[in-house]
Amino acid sequence: MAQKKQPAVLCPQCELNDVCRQYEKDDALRAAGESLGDVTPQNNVAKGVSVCQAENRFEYLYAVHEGAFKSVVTLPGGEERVTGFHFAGEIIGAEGVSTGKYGRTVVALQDGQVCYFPETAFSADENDNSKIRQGLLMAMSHQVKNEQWTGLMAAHRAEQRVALFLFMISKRFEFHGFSSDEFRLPMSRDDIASYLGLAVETVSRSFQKLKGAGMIQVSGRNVILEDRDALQGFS
Amino acid sequence: MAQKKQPAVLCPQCELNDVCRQYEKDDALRAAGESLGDVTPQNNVAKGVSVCQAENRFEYLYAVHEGAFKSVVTLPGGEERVTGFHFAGEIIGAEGVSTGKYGRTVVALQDGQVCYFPETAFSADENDNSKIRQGLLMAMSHQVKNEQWTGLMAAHRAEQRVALFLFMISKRFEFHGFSSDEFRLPMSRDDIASYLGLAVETVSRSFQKLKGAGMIQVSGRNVILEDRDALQGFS
DNA sequence: GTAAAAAATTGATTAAGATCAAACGTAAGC
DNA sequence: GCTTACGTTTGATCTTAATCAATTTTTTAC
Repeated sequence: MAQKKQPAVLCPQCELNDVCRQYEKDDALRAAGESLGDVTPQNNVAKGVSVCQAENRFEYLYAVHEGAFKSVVTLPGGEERVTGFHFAGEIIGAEGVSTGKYGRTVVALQDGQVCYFPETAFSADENDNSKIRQGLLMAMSHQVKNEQWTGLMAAHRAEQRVALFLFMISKRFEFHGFSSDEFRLPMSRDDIASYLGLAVETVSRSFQKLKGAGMIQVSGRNVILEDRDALQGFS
Repeated sequence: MAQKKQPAVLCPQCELNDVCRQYEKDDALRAAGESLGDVTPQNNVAKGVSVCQAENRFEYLYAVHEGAFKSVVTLPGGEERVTGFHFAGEIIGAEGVSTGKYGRTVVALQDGQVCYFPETAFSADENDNSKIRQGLLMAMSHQVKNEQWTGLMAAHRAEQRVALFLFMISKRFEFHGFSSDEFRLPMSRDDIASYLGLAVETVSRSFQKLKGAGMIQVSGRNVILEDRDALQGFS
């Protein structure tokens, strides 16, 4: 069966738009770009394939054009934990700019597409790439905000975490111009459980409780937010 | 009694060093700087005073020169939650660059000092501030990494969270050149509990268990890490 | 389209952490 | 220096979520 496609971000809405569009349109910047390496738009990544590996040398910053991705880290004890999600219009590998290596392994949840931005584009060289850096700053700041959401997931009660999770997803979809009150979750219950630090069974039961309370409709991965404000107030 | 001072970051070690030092030394950049507004170094902030308020318009990005700060968010339900800490050499307000407003209220845990970087320094104007932006990119990327740490705090077990918390603190102190295996925690048990999503009593008990296991020594806020690797492996 | 595999839900029991309550230690104020 | 207030630790009970186990649903493969 055909994999249902996740929404793709329109290039004009992408925070890194300037970098890509200028590259394609502006010959001067394109020339400068050549010396920086390529900014390659829209490369396919098949479901389950990783974009980058934790601890590997940072070579590219990525932007999600289409699809959904998860960040995974392997803890010293061997346990794997999902630490975040990346949707269309968001960046992957931001921590690498300062550390020089990827901090997370990032895996495609469905077939998708990512754009590449070479490390040289934001290293301390003498080229003036202020346009590029401006776009990167925006994307980076946005990423900080997303990571801050994640921090809130350490809420006390399980239902609160799940409610907050759905609210966050909704807000992020909305920001990038996708449906914010009715969507299909790209990740498994296992991924959600790992991300929230809960058992799968607890996640499942929390979904049912939120459903029972009339806040959401759920059928497998399909979710409709009946009352997003209530969801937020509850979390 | 005199408040025990938190270590101050030496300006040459600050990721925003270029911005400040160039400002002070390089006349050309200084001239450019004037048109951007001031980069004001080392302003005092008294214990309990807030650097910025959530939802307020983003005017300055801050860098911690000395002291320790906590980020606080008020949830819709009214509950206050600590979402992060900021130590010497780290930035405050990174999310504001993209959102235009502060996402967290940031409060001084002790008397400290912060440096100001005006919003105009990284807005999309025609001035070439690539040096400034380079420094900001680094600091921002670093902030992403710190926020990613926070995300991991949704660990399953309470002792793991506390162990991971201490490990994180240690790593961050080490990065900025401070003592990494023996330090005084600048935040209360309440703050830690809120940050980790645990009850104060559970935090206290976790400390005692880690002590009993020989991983740490604790006396109030004074902590010695006996075996940091074990702490990491455990978390 | 059907079979097999994986994912998700539901139920019963156990364990972990929250809550309630009180005592102790440290730090601030007089 | 003494008193008071706040922060921290310790104890007992109760609630919540993890675990163990089985079933149902959805997805994948042939």
